[in-house]
Amino acid sequence: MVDRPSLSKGELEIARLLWEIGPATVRQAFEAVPSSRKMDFTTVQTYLRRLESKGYASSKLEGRLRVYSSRAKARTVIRETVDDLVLRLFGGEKLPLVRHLIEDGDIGADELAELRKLIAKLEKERS
Amino acid sequence: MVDRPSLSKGELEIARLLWEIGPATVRQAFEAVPSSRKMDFTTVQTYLRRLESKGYASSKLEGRLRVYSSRAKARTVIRETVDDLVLRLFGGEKLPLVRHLIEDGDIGADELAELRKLIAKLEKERS
DNA sequence: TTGATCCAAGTACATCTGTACGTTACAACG
DNA sequence: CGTTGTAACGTACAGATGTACTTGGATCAA
Repeated sequence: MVDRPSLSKGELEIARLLWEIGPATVRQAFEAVPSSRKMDFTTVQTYLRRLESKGYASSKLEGRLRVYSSRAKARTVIRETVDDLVLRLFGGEKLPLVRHLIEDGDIGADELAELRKLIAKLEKERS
Repeated sequence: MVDRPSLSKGELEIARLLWEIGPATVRQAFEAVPSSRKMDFTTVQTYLRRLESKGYASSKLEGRLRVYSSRAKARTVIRETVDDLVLRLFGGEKLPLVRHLIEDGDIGADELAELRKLIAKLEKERS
């Protein structure tokens, strides 16, 4: 369990892109940024550099292009990030967050049904 | 809907205390900080000041004590904070976060049961 | 071959964050 | 009244963050 500095909000966005699209050049990452987000090319570049310096990504030159790959598993980073939030916002209790999400988070009917099934499955597995 | 600068992680912790214990002096807030957290008295004071300057709290002097009160509803701040996280970490999809929480978040059996009931209730309400 | 493009890398910089120290001033104690 | 503990308040300050411009080299189209 390497101990890395945690990611800032902006860095998180770019980290997510790397998980989604896999190894990518700055341009590819930049193009994967939702256009609504309007983030400068060089800003993406900076985030990628910072991801690397924090140990969340690695890069290598391929020809004259630098290709960045994620080094940290999405699941791990998500867990760390969510745990931190839960700690600060709910004193460590996860349930209130789940409750918030399904009560105030416009979860649709089909998603609710999906959750119902997921819970049933988990409960079965555990008994 | 006032538009306030968002809260930093540390500020969030203190904002939560204000919701929990209600209006409080710096000392009261300080004493409500979990001892495991080990945060200096004046650090708490700074956070309270910043909460006020960002519009999340108000304060008034009572005698020579300054009493801070939350100005923003917990639910609102939680929604904003969680929405922001969901946006950055899951591209705006809430369900994956819920899934993460119940699959990877050591939710206990009784909590699962509680969720099951909550979902049932919501599904009933909606039909 | 020359100008337009594209990229990596370096640099910039205001603001925010985390964390706290120092100073001043009152209030209660003796 | 002087001493001492507590408060408020101003100030500090390094490092993180968000966001980007600039420079210099490589490449491609004409």
